[in-house]
Amino acid sequence: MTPAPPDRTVSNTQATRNGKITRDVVLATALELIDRDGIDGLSMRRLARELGRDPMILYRHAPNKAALLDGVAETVLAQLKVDPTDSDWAGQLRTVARDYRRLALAHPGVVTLLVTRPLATPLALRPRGSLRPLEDILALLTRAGFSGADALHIYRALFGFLHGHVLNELQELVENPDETDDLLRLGLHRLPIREFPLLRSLAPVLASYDGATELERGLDILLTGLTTLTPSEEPTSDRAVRQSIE
Amino acid sequence: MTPAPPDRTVSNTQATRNGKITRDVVLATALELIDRDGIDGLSMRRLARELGRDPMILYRHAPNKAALLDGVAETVLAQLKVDPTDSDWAGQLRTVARDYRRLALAHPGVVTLLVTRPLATPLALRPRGSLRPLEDILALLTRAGFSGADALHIYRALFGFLHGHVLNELQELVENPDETDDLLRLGLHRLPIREFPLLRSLAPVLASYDGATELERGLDILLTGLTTLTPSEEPTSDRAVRQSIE
DNA sequence: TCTGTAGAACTACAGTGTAGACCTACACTA
DNA sequence: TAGTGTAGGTCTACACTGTAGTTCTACAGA
Repeated sequence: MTPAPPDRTVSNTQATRNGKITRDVVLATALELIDRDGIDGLSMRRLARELGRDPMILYRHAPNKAALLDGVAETVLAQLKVDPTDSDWAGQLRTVARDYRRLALAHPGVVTLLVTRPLATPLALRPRGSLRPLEDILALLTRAGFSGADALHIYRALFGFLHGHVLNELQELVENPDETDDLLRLGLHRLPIREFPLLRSLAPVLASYDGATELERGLDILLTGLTTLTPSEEPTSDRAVRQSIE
Repeated sequence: MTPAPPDRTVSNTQATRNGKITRDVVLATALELIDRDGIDGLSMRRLARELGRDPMILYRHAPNKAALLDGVAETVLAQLKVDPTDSDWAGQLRTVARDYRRLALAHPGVVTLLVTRPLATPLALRPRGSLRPLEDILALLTRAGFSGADALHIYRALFGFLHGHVLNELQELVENPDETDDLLRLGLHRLPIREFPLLRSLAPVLASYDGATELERGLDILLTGLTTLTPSEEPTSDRAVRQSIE
């Protein structure tokens, strides 16, 4: 917006970055931009303007825009730390889930990327940082005594659930926060009563959505379900497995 | 591609539509285009070319491109029929889930829209057809004896799971189907062994992914979890639950 | 001094969504 | 019968997009 000052000294304004433009800087700035204006707010030209550089430098750090978006998703997902040595695998999965939710809420604009980009990229071609959590969770579950197949299955179940959950939670946006009446606040009064009686009647329930406990309830179902329906867990070999790997 | 023949008689070629351009025709053609070329293959100009008309007619049936995409998502989602009178609520949810999966696989390009568009549109402003399944499922569960809050909770859990599942399943694309070796076929050999030993070792498991049974297993977990953790269910419908889970 | 190279910038092109004016044919009213 | 509104369709134009191709610049090593 503001024209870049023709100052040759070091300045830390956003418009004019002084140092070299590295891949990390590009991705971090892209993330900032997405957080501020949403994914549609990110164009190569806008990102370049934010960096105070010509748009074409970006192609020195990513072959195209899609790859750049993958990079952004990767930097976010790479913040998801998994401890494969945790002996309480279910507890560890819980913390991972909470972390994932936290990340999603911190970067709502990136969630679209997180759930969408993998559809366009086969697993093996995905950025390494995006595969790290997968490998680590496999390690965690293998040490806990699960077979590889079961570990993979649990991973899929967990992240399927997580994707579903954050998508659910992020669409619980209140349209008109000032209004006191739940029906009006959610704009549900626009729906014809005869066609949507139940939905309209649930205005107060919709208004009191609580993502955190919703997540926990879902995890309760998932984890108990997994332990009862996945028989191959061997509690006794827990220690032996850990020793043999370490 | 082929120039439109200056024929004034009725012709049913795709390039030159004869009749009036209705909203339904627009959305149906958009869906065809997405199915053929993916979402990125759909632009207002391409869609108009497909219809043999000027791009600007489209704005007579949708205020902008986003609304048009919402319309496409709506036409797909509206195919999801729910029978609220079914006394076996869990069984009905199962069929809905299977139908949803079938739709997603039939229109993979639309899945992005299905999971993504709601993030940009508050519930009350969504196209009516998209809200129909929600209302009907609420009706189904209310008749089964659930409170409104629990019904909503179950709906959320189900569709959260479904979104997660189809996203999972659609990314299980085989990169190089000709190759006989699973490792090569999935391209996993590109991953460094030291960093991703477990993931690489799971090539055969990854290759034998079966979405249908994965869905059923997930539904097993979800439905049993819901019935045991949601206390307000009436004991009479207990039998139905047990049956549907078998 | 010459040359190679890495970083950055400029130009250009085909394509995008869409505002605004216009044109045409028909329905209906005066 | 003339007049008017209106729905369907078109044309032009604008600001913007991603990116291929080329060129400029500064510095490292020979």
